[in-house]
Amino acid sequence: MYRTHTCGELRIANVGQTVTLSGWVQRIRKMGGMSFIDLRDRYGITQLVIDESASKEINNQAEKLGREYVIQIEGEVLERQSKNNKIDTGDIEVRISKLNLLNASLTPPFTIEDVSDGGEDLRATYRYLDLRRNPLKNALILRHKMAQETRKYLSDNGFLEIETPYLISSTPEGARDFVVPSRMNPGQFYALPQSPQTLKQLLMLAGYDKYFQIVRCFRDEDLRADRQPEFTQIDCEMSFVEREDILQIFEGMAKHLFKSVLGREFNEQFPRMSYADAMKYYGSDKPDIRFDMRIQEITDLVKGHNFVVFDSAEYIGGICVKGAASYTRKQLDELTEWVKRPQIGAKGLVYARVSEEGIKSSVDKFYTQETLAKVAEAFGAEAGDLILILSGDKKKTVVMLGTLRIEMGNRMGLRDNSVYAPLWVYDFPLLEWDDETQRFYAMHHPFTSPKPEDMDKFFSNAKEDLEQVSANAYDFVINGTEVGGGSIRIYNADVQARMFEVLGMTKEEAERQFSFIINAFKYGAPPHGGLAFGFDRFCALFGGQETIRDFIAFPKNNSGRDVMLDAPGPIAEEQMKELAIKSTL
RNA sequence: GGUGCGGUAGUUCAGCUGGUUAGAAUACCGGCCUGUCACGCCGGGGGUCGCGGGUUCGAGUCCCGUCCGCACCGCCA
Repeated sequence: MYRTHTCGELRIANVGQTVTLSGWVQRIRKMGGMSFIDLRDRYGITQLVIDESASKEINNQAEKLGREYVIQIEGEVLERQSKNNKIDTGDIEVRISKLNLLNASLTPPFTIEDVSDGGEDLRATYRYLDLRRNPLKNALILRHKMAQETRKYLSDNGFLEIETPYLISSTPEGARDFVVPSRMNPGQFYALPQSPQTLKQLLMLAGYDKYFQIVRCFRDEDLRADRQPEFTQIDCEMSFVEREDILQIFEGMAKHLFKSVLGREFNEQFPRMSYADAMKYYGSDKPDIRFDMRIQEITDLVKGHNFVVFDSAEYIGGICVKGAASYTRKQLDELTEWVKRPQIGAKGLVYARVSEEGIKSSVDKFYTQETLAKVAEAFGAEAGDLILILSGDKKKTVVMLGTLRIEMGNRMGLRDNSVYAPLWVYDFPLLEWDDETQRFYAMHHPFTSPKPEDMDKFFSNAKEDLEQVSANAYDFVINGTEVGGGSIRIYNADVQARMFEVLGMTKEEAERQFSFIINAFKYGAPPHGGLAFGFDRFCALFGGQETIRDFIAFPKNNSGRDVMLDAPGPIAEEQMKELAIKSTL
């Protein structure tokens, strides 16, 4: 038997017992006549002691130990002379009577401590060592709890967990597909699912009216801190439901997770906001509503006062930063440079400091105190506030203001990771026009239903009508992060065919790529809808982190590489031949 | 595809306007230490300054190219 207890288990009540422990050597402290060894496993750290009573053999063996050696020991549990209240096992220690070296270890390339000295790249290369550290261990434990509680809630609510295939067919809409060559069908390829979207809809058609799956999805697009090429979704779908039914059941799921995993209660209904309001007031379709600082349009107030920048602008708007009037000229200049970076793309920044004495702005020569006072009033600004104004093309400027708002929220310390502000956003446009390709794209995906009241417009051929069609879609947002999204689906074959037509597909193209679902809809498809949560993001958010990497055991780096496996890599000429792929070497 | 920041000891970093033998901390190795728990004290080893080219009497430092990492924009229905 390798162990009678784990390294996180022993307490004062165990004093006097003889126990066997196995684990990794975290650290050795030699004090001359005696030594302490911190023995670590997944459950914690137990201090081992070697004192004057130890045999020569044990002393000799202990002499050879190093960091990360794997050992098994037997010994008596003792009450410590000097206790350590920082760890759960801090009241006791184990005096070694037998020591068995199970395996030696090289010196690790970085320290395996809560705060490691290793950089990201190095730790990624030795991911199996990094995973020994508490922060990563706790992240994976959190993820496990999230998955368990998700299954519990959905299962208790009548959902069936059903698996769908990973080897499916490629479709041109949406993200780039990862493809897998088929040996038995030379020259042909499977695609890995970007999501099990159509498959879960077919499960609805088959009568499995409440489905879920915690499922891997694949998208061959560039990575971000919160985007991996393979990621996990809590994928859900229900039949005979309207939007409200879905919001209710999944708001319930989010509340269950908040409570069971974080111990937080949300008694009120989550706030809801239309896409139009989200863009207007927050410059984003995923507003962070932990803080207010809403965008205010002031076009009518300031246009026509001979300030050419504003007079030539379609839109003028800004945000009011509470208590930031103390910003120095230097800070404002720096902020101006910040908004002018290509990532934001603003031409400049107008500011106004509000004080008891009046308003001091960067455009004082164009505006009277009276006008400026009206502007301040529009923002609800008080003495001590700072107003930041951008102008230009309406659509772009609002988004820039949204980015500036988030930045100011960060700078003013308003984005506290221990605060959670959930939000539903709905009534998205169904379609987006792309000038470059001169066609519409589905904003969500091509299976999203138009809102019933917009069905006439959807069948209209006028571009203006189509632009105005609302989607019966909704996103779930927490703290400015899109955590989930879904929609009521199209379940009528004619409407689905019309969607493919609007997206510029010929009947033949639609038939070739989507015949399975168009045909299926002819066999009694129930009304249905659903949503999917980004599981990795959900976990990261609960763990108070921006990056999802730490919540995935073996993630990819910024370039989509697994630096531990050194994947992707070339394959052997033999394999290429089998797959009928011509070598590029 | 683009923008920004970075690449110097095992590791994390410092290294100014170019100038002797490239430093610190930590890790590692050796010695001392009987209550440590970030133990302490003494000593030691450890460098292709990412790579290639250029400017110069002289390059870690300046210039060009390139590779790699991180963040972001594009992209992600």
